[in-house]
Amino acid sequence: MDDTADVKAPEALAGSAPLRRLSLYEVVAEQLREMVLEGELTPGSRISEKRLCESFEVSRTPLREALKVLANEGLVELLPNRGAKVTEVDPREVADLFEVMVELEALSGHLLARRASDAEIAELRALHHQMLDHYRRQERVEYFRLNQRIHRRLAEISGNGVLLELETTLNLKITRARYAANMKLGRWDESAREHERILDALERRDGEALANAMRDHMRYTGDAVLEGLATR
Amino acid sequence: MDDTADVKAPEALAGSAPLRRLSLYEVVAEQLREMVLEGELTPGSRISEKRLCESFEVSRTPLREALKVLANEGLVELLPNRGAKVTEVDPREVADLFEVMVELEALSGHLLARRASDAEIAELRALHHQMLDHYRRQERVEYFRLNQRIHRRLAEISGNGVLLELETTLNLKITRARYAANMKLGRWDESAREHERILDALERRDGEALANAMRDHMRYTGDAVLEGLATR
DNA sequence: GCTTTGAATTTTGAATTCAAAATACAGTAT
DNA sequence: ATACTGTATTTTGAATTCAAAATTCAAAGC
Repeated sequence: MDDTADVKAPEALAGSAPLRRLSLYEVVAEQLREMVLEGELTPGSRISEKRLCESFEVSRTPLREALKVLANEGLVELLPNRGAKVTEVDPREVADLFEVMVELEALSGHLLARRASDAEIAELRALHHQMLDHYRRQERVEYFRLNQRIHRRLAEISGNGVLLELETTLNLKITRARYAANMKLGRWDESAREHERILDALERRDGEALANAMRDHMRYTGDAVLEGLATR
Repeated sequence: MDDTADVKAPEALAGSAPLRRLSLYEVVAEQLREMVLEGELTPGSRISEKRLCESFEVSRTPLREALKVLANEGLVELLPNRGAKVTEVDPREVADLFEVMVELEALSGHLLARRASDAEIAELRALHHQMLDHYRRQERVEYFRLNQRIHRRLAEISGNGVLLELETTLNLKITRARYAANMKLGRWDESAREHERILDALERRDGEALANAMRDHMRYTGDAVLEGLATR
């Protein structure tokens, strides 16, 4: 038996992305991001570089680079000469976040109605049905994951790279706010109905209706999250 | 005479921001940003860490940290194991950029009509007049600077921090596109008229009209930039 | 008892060093 | 002449080291 641990299988040549080996700081950033999102690192808490280095088993250099990335995403704050701290979840900022996201979703809707191909619409419909299956079986985690995937596909199919990137970044903070509000899964039924409305409008290619459906969906989500944050 | 070079004067205590001494990487990032924006570092060109370190007279550590920041802003790309390169100005991406900015401006407009105080509106009107003075005197640089300042104030007064931050970041790329299109100053007269329309709507607190005015202004700017990029 | 002062310690900022990967290049074979 | 291979050089990635700043904490002064 071969003991060289991870020989990379030669990639399938198809449409696979560049697929570069990740730098250490990227791995660390990804882990950190998850820890912050899920509240494993408590909002407001100071981050000790030393402790984190030990737990990740890397030196301070890649950790500090990772922190810079997270800082740009707004998940941590860097205080000169006093290290980093996990950004607090500020309801006021979360409200601002949704105020913006609502409009980005509306833009997505307009673009989607114009640009989505029939095949893409069918794909979304399929994902939607899959999600409904999870809903019926009460499989929360899978439901949530598919939900996220659908939203990501919607943003992708909008065909605007800048929009996709913005929604991705802002969605990080929203996810964090959901965790903080303890409702990472909530609103099953309303959410499912809203998705139905979105799919319908998309299939009719009614830009205005689609924009409104997506706008409302984001608005309701925002209201729920803010409600959750208020009653903590 | 005292030869300790830069003794810091004790700050005015007033509303001055935290006012921390900048880390080296922040200084470097700021310089790099400017160099990229103004095209001093040619789009597409590889960045030699060594050369830049020498010209900035810093070690590689802060330079690499700065590059990570710029990468997150989309001004440079980091290719693992092969350094950084200045991001190309891709007309397609610039178009996407404006498509998003147009909607963000519209949102700003709606918020402004609701939230701007009378004093703030007066302040904007004053800035506008100042700008017109520069216009009449054909003082391009000052005109441009005030133009930027007005837009920033508009975003600030919108009262949505997320929106302000997004507009600031996206504006970096727009500025770069303008330079690339060789029109960092262009469109004096139309622009001045559009600003007039914006101020009018704001003073009437007509949210819809204001949103449209700002939307159109951004749209025209985008068209001009894209036109400039096309005919290079 | 409370605040202040000033070392000792810890933590961060930045330079340096070492290792690994990529690039450039010369020589060889076809 | 061109393509290939192996080696030298350069460049990047990450750890380590050194210096500067902040924090801790105990003792002194009020």
